[in-house]
Amino acid sequence: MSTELRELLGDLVQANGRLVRVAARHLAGTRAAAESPAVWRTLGVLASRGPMRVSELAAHSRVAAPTMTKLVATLLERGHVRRTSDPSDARASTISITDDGRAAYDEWRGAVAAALAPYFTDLAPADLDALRRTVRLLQDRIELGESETRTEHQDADLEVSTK
Amino acid sequence: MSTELRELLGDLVQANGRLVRVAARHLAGTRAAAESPAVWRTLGVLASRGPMRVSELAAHSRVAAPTMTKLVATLLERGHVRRTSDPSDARASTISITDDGRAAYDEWRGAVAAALAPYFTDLAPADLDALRRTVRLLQDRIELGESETRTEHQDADLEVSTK
DNA sequence: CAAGATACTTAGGCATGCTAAGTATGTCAA
DNA sequence: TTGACATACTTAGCATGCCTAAGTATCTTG
Repeated sequence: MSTELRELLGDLVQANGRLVRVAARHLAGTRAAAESPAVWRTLGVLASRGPMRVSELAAHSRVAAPTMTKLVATLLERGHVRRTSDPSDARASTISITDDGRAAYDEWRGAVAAALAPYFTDLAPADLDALRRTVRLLQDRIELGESETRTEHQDADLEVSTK
Repeated sequence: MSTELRELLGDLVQANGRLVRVAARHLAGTRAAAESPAVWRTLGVLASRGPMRVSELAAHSRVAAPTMTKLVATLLERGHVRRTSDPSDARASTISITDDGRAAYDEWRGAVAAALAPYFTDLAPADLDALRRTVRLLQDRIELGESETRTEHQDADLEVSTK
């Protein structure tokens, strides 16, 4: 493991922290700020990976299960997600994003982009390339693999048409 | 403003959120987790920019002044920073990082790097380049300029379609 | 020297996260 | 069949992190 990579990762996390704070402060007062980061992270998972159970959602979103329970409750209140009981397991339920949730998520992304864009004007093509490549890299590496969703013993989760 | 840049910024913030969560969960239980992100962000500012007042620290760290007051109180308790009264202004005081604080900060960075490193093995040289370039880019763009310690930033047009 | 500006702190409130400890429900083996 | 254990999720309770509003000192100035 190169020393440089370690340095970079430390710097990356530090820079990320600031970036998030910058966005948060710019968003203050806008509708996008009404909900909070955890909410958007959760909606993002649902938007990109489709409906899933609370436990899976927690794993993908990298929070503890009880935390996700609360987030889901909030999202339900706002009408951003829908909960469907699972016919095959009365303990569980499937959470899916609603059109409203998707719209709110898109709006948030737009607001964040608008807030940060002024800081990234005049990007050299090479910088833009690097940014693009890094974003994809992060997405690839941090994404939760299919196998590690949980104790994976779900037999072929074939589209049960719950929606 | 290219549409692609906006997309990228949205994705970047989203990816960052997950990255931070991944690191947080890996760090759970370690000494590095004893303190929290805001604390490290603050120490990072002090480590890289030197001693400064509470208000400047708040501006650099992108939080409201009262928030920084609390953070400083925490850091003082832990012995990570030192507070010196300003002879020229009895209202203000200067905060500086202690050796202890610097050591703790370095340790945290090491812990974060160690936690995330496994996700970034086998990086293609081009990916490493992109990562390096992006980290520097973020640092440059988000860094608070000497002039703008105070709150005055171009608010751009925004227009977030808040309807 | 009184009025207003500043630097910071105190108060109060909400959101995120966690662990521990439930409550149902499901599974399996005797 | 049934009792023990595993699971899926929820409830409770606690510790930050952050914010706005409202102080409290302490400058600065007309």
